[in-house]
Amino acid sequence: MQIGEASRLTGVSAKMIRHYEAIGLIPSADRRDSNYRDYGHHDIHRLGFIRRARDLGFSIDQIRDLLRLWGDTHRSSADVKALTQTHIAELDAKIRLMGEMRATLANLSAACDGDHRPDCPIIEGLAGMPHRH
Amino acid sequence: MQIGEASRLTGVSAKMIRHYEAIGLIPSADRRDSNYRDYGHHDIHRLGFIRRARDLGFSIDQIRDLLRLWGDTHRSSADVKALTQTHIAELDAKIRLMGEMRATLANLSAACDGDHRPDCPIIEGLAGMPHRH
DNA sequence: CTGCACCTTCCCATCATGGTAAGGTCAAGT
DNA sequence: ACTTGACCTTACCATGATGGGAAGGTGCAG
Repeated sequence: MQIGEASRLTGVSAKMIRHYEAIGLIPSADRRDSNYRDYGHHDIHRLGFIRRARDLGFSIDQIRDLLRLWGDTHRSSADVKALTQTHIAELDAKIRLMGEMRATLANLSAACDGDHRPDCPIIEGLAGMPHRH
Repeated sequence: MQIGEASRLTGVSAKMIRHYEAIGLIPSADRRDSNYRDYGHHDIHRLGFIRRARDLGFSIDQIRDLLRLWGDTHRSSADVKALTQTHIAELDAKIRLMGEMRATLANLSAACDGDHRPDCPIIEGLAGMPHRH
């Protein structure tokens, strides 16, 4: 099948399929006489795997590792679990950071009347809040 | 003062100070005879404002708006509050998305023995989890 | 006068993705 | 046979926020 159908089936844009080929995440696709790329269900399966890993927030490099582990019948499940735990820890760190930002903003916002007058604790906070490095 | 000291005082890298000038977030700095940029405490104040807004996750475009509101004595605090609420909503959306990823990953991970054997629900999930959407 | 810290501009890289331009391929309709 | 339109190809540029590095100028202290 052509790249467009592969894209429709997997939810990965044609643009990204070509990109994944360029960076070696997937092997070079077969070509028809027309020079069009040609995909089979093995390729679809691999792209689906990548798509789901992306949806779960894995980076390209992590997906590269996951694909290697997927194809390695002698891997231990501990390897996969370790990679996943690392990613969970990364997510936790980001979630925590954004939660702190949110809390600070909510505090400032709650102190702001939000009316027609110019006085605003949010702007004042930004203008003079002490550093915490 | 030179850009290095401005950087030290504000926690904004010299690289980024030049960048903010290039994109018009701050006015072009005065120059000494040496062509070195020269900063005063007004500039330091503005850079500190930017730094704190960045730390709270505001985008450059949002900071541009905040700086305009900061300088506008006739603004209403409602304008500032609205911008802040928009940003809080964006943060909430990201936090929720990452929380969903985290929960899915935690479920897969909990089902994985994490031992020497190759069987792994995480890999199996990625290889065949049905699409949702 | 030399060394060193600092500054300047310019270009390139990241990460994942999209846009666009210029052109080739193919099947269906006239 | 010819046109139309959908599809494909490569190649280049853009995003946002930041860093790296090269090549060269400035200024001060030893």
